[in-house]
Amino acid sequence: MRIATWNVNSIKQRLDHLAAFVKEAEPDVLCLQELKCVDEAFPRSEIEALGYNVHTHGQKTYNGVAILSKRPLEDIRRGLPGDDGDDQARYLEGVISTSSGIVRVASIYLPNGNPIGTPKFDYKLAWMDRLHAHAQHLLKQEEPIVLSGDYNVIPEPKDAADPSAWVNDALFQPESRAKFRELINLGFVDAVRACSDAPGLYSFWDYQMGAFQRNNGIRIDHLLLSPQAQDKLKTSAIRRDVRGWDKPSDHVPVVIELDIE
DNA sequence: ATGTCAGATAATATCTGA
Repeated sequence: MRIATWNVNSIKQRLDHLAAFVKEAEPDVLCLQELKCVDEAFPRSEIEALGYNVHTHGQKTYNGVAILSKRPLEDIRRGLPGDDGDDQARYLEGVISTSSGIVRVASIYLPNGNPIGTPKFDYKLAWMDRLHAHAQHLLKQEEPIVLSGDYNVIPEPKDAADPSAWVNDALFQPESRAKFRELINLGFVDAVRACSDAPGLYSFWDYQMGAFQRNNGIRIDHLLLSPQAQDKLKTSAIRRDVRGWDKPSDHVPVVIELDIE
């Protein structure tokens, strides 16, 4: 089973790229972030025509996440528990059943949190606490779980081409990184890092100042695997080439292969 | 600090968020 995550930065602007990517990569499951549209405006029929079941948790203008799956998605959860007053569409979860078992998949758009020292950063940290609590709950089921998405966290200095440029950014704050580590320490593994310790693996390049041309990137899109999913991990890959397509998202897809039929 | 995008509102620009 192939599972991918991709922050598309507007699904309407990226529909052609999405079609090209799925035809080429043929993911069984594709988690999307930053749809920037409400459920009613999501290009559902176009994506169903590509062979996917479509589940969305959309929002006007901002945020919005989706899970596209060749197989049906069940036990669907929209929104992260822990704050009934949070109306930002940043979390969608479901279960896919196969002949060789199940896998629980989440599509996550973790808050950016900039600028630091404002309520936006507090919201990011509180959201990470809620994700931690929910992940802890999920782990008790002892299932293969893949928490996929744009975490807006640079885990380590080697995950940035120029770490010094990010020291005042919410994505690289000690608090953000510590909470990401605490999530990992529950028992998850970062799928890309399970396959490679190499520096220079990035999933995002800013649109500004020719960041991609200068390879001034960061790695912030992650797939975290529960122990039962780790056991089935075969490969992981970052589709850097997609950033070179015409009118790209600022993020590229990250793809893993699990030994599940 | 920002040379870029995308969406919304108002308007043929300006703002917000990333």
